Amino acid sequence: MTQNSTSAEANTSGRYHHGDLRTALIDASVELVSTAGADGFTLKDASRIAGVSVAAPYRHFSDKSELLHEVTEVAFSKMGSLMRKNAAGQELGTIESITAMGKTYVRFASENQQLFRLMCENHRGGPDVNLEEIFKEHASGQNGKTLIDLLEIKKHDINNYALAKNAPNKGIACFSILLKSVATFLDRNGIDVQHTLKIATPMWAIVHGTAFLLIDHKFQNLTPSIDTDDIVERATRYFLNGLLLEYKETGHI
Amino acid sequence: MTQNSTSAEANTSGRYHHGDLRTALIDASVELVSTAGADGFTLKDASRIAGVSVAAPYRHFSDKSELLHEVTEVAFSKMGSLMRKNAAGQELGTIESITAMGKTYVRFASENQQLFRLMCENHRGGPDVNLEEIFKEHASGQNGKTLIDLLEIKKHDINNYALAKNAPNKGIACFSILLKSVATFLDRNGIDVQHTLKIATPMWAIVHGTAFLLIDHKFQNLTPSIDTDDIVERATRYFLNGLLLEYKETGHI
DNA sequence: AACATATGTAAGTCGGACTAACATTAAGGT
DNA sequence: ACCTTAATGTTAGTCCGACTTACATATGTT
Repeated sequence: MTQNSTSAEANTSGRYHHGDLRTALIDASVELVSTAGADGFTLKDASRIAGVSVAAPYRHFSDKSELLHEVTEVAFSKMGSLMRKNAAGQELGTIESITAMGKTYVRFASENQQLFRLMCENHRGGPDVNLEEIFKEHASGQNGKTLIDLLEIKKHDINNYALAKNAPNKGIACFSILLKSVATFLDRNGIDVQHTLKIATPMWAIVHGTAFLLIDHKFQNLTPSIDTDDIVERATRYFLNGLLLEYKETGHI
Repeated sequence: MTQNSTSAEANTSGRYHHGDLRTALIDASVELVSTAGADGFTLKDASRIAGVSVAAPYRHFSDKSELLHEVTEVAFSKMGSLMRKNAAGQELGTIESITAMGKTYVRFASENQQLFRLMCENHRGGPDVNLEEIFKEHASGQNGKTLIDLLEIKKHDINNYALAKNAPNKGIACFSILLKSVATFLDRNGIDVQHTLKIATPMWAIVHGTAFLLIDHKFQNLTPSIDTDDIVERATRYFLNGLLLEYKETGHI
């Protein structure tokens, strides 16, 4: 066959037009960023791999950062499916499931260091996530939907948004998984779900910090050696138990 | 006076030799990195500010990254003195003092975003911090020194090391402040200080994650809006209370 | 077939890191 | 004072990579 076997491959057939250069460039860039990092990444390398001249990418991306943004979206999709797969096998809202989610986050960062860095730095303003509004809607109870229903709807809105032109941030889809999990945890323990964000953000900080300290080698010279799974497990468990204790004693958050 | 008023200023006097170009370049670079970030930083700009040609820096630094490493050291010193000043006004080893330290960490990151990024990325292997060894020495009790004495000695060693040729990392000096604080907390609550590192690293992760999520604008589109002081306070309090609870119930860490 | 549009190339500009050859100054020994 | 030497600066380049302009080729609509 004279056609490329997949549309995203390099232009090896000698044809003047590539066929799907845009996809080929994104694929090549994901690989290049993964190994060399966003700093070491050059359009020249991506062009060479795709088998086109260095000027060709500018027919598909306004500049280098546009291409890197596409790489970011791919990375967030990758992380999102990992987290959804992980969440699917768990009973929602338990300390164990939340811990497992955190470990998944850190493991993704560890196994995709350069992509993870890019995901964090390369932030573009995303859709608003207005928990206040969504929980008010739930509290009113007029639509008969459960909390989880509403979160699913919200998630759906987010996904739609993410498919729109210049989709800014699939990262929110990952965050919504954590939100749902924390909301369920609070609900199970009789705590007002209004406080979801107040609890979810510190938990995010725990795994995010662990991930960055790990990939920036900050644990490298410490003895006894550091186990990041232990950090996530310990921090999550202490944090949630401390929360429950304080709620039991004071009756509020 | 024909001399520069400080040795680190730009070479405005028209003299062929600058006087203290090395220091002038570091000073200029700290400013430039602070505003434009390490990515936006150019040797050209630094040279222009110092009033010398673009080739001059190579008489003092082997390359750009050497100069950036000096900037990193300055940044760590800055953060270290902030944390020491903060710790000086506190009773060591209380939840309040540990919380205050965390807030200082996040505030520094927020007010020195680009420097903080550089400090984290620009890691070079530092001196080993062998807590196992130091706590064994303390447990043997043969030298009659208190735990805090030993940590002070260790800190002194670290500082000496940091003054040596190619001093790799003043960051460890910051970390040692946290270590001492956590060790004191554990000791006060009857917990074996052997576990200091197991407790200190998750606490570091909490503030480190909070700092990065903040400066990477990950809290930007959330409602209700996020207060990072509240995150640090809440996470620290829940974490330490959860730890104490579990220790009380199980008798071990 | 003719045209418009999409997608590619070639050849150049520009900025910034780095280098080689040369110039100036500071410091110290005689 | 004078000469030598090392330290520290300059000039004028190279190299690399992002980006642009003008031109070439393919595609698909009529």
